[in-house]
Amino acid sequence: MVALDLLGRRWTLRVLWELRDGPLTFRALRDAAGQVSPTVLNTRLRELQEHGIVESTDAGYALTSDGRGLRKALVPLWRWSEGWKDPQSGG
Amino acid sequence: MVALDLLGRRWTLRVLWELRDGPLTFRALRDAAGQVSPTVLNTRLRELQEHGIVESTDAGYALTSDGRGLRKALVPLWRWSEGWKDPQSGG
DNA sequence: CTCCTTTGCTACGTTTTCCGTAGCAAGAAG
DNA sequence: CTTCTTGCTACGGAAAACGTAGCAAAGGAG
Repeated sequence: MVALDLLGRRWTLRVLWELRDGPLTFRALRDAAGQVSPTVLNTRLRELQEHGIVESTDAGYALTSDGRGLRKALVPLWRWSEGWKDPQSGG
Repeated sequence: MVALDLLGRRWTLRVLWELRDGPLTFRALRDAAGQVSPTVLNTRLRELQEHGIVESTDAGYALTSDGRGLRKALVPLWRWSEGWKDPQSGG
């Protein structure tokens, strides 16, 4: 379950989420994620690159083919997240 | 994406993974996850309970019906993890 | 009752990770 | 040269996680 360890780091899931529709630049990614510091974003991006999930392209950071496989595996999770009613969110 | 924030905490994904086949006691969960300290495990378990994803039963900690929905959404991710060849794992 | 074992959970001090702001190098436009 | 954007790193403080030790409760044996 090494992948779980990798994905279970702050912002990793979020970065993948932001990259779901196509490449984003470092700055755009930071802006999209909202709260992440450049230090951590850079660390995550490096990890994800080392693990062959994202790559740096001309258009910014993008998912590799492995990354797109992961993306596909994450779609149900994202759908669940969107439809999920968090009992803690004041509802 | 509050769910992503919740799941993007150390050991959360792993705990869910260990609970996939049925309830586990605190001790069993700790043993299954391997490296998690009781402090963190307890914190995660509390968070997960507050968010209605796991519950404490007679047989130990178990997924709620919401939790089982999440479990279903995580299956593709777990399948991906198992089939994934990590370029960093010395291959 | 005591002794032994398992279980659930908390305390506390040490490391890791994360955050927030500031800063630098490089490229484009004028 | 200046101004603007982009990619990334540095550093100090805060939060999270770790590792080990410890305590209360429950069950079995005598």
